[in-house]
Amino acid sequence: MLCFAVYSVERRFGQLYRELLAPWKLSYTQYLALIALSNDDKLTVGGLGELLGLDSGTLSPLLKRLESRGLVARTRAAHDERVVQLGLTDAGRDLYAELDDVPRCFGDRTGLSHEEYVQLLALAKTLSARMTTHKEKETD
Amino acid sequence: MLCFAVYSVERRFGQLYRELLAPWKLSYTQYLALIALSNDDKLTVGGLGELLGLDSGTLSPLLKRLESRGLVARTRAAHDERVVQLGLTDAGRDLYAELDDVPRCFGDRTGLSHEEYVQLLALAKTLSARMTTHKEKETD
DNA sequence: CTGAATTAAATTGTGCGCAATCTAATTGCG
DNA sequence: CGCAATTAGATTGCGCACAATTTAATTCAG
Repeated sequence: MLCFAVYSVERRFGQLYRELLAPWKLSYTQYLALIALSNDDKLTVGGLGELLGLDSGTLSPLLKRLESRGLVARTRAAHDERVVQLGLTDAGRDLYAELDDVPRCFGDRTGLSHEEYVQLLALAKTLSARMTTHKEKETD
Repeated sequence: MLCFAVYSVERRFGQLYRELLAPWKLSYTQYLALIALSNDDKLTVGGLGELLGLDSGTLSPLLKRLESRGLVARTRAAHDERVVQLGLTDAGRDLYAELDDVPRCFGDRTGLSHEEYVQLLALAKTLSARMTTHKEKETD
């Protein structure tokens, strides 16, 4: 019941983002990647994956699609040819600048009060942190 | 930020269900379908889709997979050959009976207090109801 | 009754999410 | 140095989510 409610909300969010991002033909995950890259222009595929909790199986094709649209640059790092350095192109930065209304539109459309927003954000962050697979880093 | 938190929680939930349901090789959505069918043995594809908010593009292949495993029966309705009547087979009911621990396991693993649970459920239900596309029924 | 709309499912195509596997570069131990 | 482990990323394969199209059955207007 709880799980279904969360599952439903997540899909509504996804549908709303699909609608909001449709003019730019971006998926929600692509949007997340652009946000991450606009905040840190020195991310690698691995670093981005750690931020978003996604692996190369998801990110590699996604990033290649963004690269093929000229929005993202992928270059092998000189010091370690295994590593792929990511960055926004000028076109990517321009497109990202056009998206600055999206978060506000999203907020408006959810119709959440400030109180509800804060509650939900707190619960969600707590939960996802608590449930994070601890296999990942094991910094013991 | 909120959307990302919800997106992350939903994926954690999905990962937890994948783990819990792995012994039966069921996906979360398949599990939802079994729950729905065990509660109402007279569902059609459309009726199930309305319950879960999914369309035939998702449900048709999913139900065929469950049918091929002998868990679900699909029969064209006599009164209207367009309609597919769904139901659990005996094997489906047996398998469903084995799953009765899953919700409790899930609850335990989220580590939510009763208060948090109630809060989150209320917020999620409110949100998904509020955001439900009103194109669907338009019972005006 | 007949042909146009409507309806229920199925199908097709795209992208995400993830497990498993593969490739190539790097590290590290002898 | 030389070769076995490790590491970063890419690839493959499967299932879900969803838009768009298709198929076939039913309904309805004339």
